Amino acid sequence: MTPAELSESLFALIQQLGDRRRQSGSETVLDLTPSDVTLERPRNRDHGDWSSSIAMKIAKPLGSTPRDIAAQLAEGLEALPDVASVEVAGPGFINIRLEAAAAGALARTIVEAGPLYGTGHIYDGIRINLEFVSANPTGPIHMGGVRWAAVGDSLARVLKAEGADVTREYYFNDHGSQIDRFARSVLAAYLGESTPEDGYGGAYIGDIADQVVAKFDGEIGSLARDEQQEVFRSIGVDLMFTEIKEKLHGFGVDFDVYFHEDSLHESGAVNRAIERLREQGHIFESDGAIWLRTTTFGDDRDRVIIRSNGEPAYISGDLGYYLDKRERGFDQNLIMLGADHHGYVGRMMAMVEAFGDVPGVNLQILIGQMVNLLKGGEPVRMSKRAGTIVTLDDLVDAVGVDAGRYSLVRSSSDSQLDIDLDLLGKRTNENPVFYVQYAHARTQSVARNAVAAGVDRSAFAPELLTHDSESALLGVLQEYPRVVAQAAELREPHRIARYIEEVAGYYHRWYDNCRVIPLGDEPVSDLHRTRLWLNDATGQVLRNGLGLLGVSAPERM
RNA sequence: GCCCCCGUAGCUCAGUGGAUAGAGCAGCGGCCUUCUAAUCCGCUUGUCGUAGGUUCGAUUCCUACCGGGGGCACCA
Repeated sequence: MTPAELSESLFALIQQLGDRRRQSGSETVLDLTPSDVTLERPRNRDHGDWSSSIAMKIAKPLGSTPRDIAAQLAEGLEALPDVASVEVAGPGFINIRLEAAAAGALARTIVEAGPLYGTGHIYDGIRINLEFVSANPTGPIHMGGVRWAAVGDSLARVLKAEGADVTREYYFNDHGSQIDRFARSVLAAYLGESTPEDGYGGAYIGDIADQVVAKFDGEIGSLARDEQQEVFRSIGVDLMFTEIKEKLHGFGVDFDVYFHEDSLHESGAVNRAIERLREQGHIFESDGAIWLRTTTFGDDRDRVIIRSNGEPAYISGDLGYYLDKRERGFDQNLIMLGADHHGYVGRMMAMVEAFGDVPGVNLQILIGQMVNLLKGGEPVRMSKRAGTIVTLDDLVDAVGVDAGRYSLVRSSSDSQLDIDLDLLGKRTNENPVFYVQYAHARTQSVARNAVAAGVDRSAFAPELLTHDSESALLGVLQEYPRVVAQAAELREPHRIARYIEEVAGYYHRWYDNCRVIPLGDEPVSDLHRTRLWLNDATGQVLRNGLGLLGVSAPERM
């Protein structure tokens, strides 16, 4: 019996209570849907396999006390075939214990579902565009961007697991004055001049200059200065694109679409967007500039979209870009941004509304807090211009892809993340990823040894899984689909990480208590065979969970 | 001044209305001739920032304040 079936039964019982009350002449309004009748897995195992607090919520409309309602519902639940016992506790909690066979059946269900266990249908048929990282092509990917790479990719996997048709998208800001600064910086390095005042000063700038010279088909020295700068711009930006893509690929993150801001300006998409908004009456001119009246939609000020010198302001790219995504037919557009960009949210949502769409539905902006770098406990300020940056490579070199991704995706994006550079290299076994991976490797090791010892899955007798550590393990395995669904709806992949850590803990404890392989001369029994199912089911859940995080599930460690 | 995030054990953090608030790390003490000791078991620590409010019930929701971080351009 699944929790869904159990809560349906509970809902039906509640309806009966209401009906009985109405028949006896009382005015009873029970505004309840099946989804209101939730079951929780109690923290305290003594409280049973499942628990419901519904009696406290419906006591008032039913004109009775919570404990009385709970007692009536308990009686009905007890009559269900898979329910072993029901008790009423505290102010009116209903604690339900299932028959071992009913709970244990899950092991087989998981093994047979395989990689599909935990997937759902929340976003079946929904097209979602997920834009993340989108770091400017003026330098290597640094730690700020890497967090979104890990979290964004994992979120994409989670949304897919719930049926969404997900497009991972990277927006390259290859237009505007920052690119000019980048080009002038590389040119200066080539000419042996000092870094321009507003330019980028990192050591990588010199490397790029060398690479551009090697790549350019011709003699750069013979060109005029503005022609040289153009060469360094176009080839230099291309080099950065290539490097960024390669590094992300090495981190297990690949995008379906790399979108170039430049293309919006070239294709006229920006102008089309402005025209559209002008027709809607949201455009005005002032001080020689062209503005979008975002205050109509709650922004704190109106925004310049074409500057008085004729250059498009940054937001004009966003207008064209949003319109483009819209025309590509996405039902939901998600953008992940760092906290230093949270000021965009108001104007972006205003823009969405100006186009006639619904903010928060057609466009959702996920703000993640910054990564703090520490060195020996002291904060290190990252700056591309000063050249003090810590890159994706530095992280991977220090701890590897798995531990790196895991440590970034493990905490909520709402929290700032501290990464101590000195600790990265040394205390890697502090990373819980190894705890989880070890648990998975252990399931595989047990499965291998089981074959050698003559234990196979030829029998499945779930009623034999009666040990406390077995019902606890089964209880947590059962939660996996709900965890995935919640991670998808809340856009919080860290929940997957926390969950598989919990699974690993229950597994290790079970391993310590319950043997899959007979000890000594003991004959192979159905209990051993059934435990092998549970072992394999746990391995499957750990594998599925790690897969959603983009972390490998090793066969042995 | 306005906006966003955070404040929970010594440290790093989980916990979007439920029962006695949890985990890892750190500390102390136990288990390896038997499926992997990167495991497991035991001990120890809390004004859930403060004050009100809503609720049968608040770490969770609302308000104010305090503390930390980030943001408030015709820059991107």
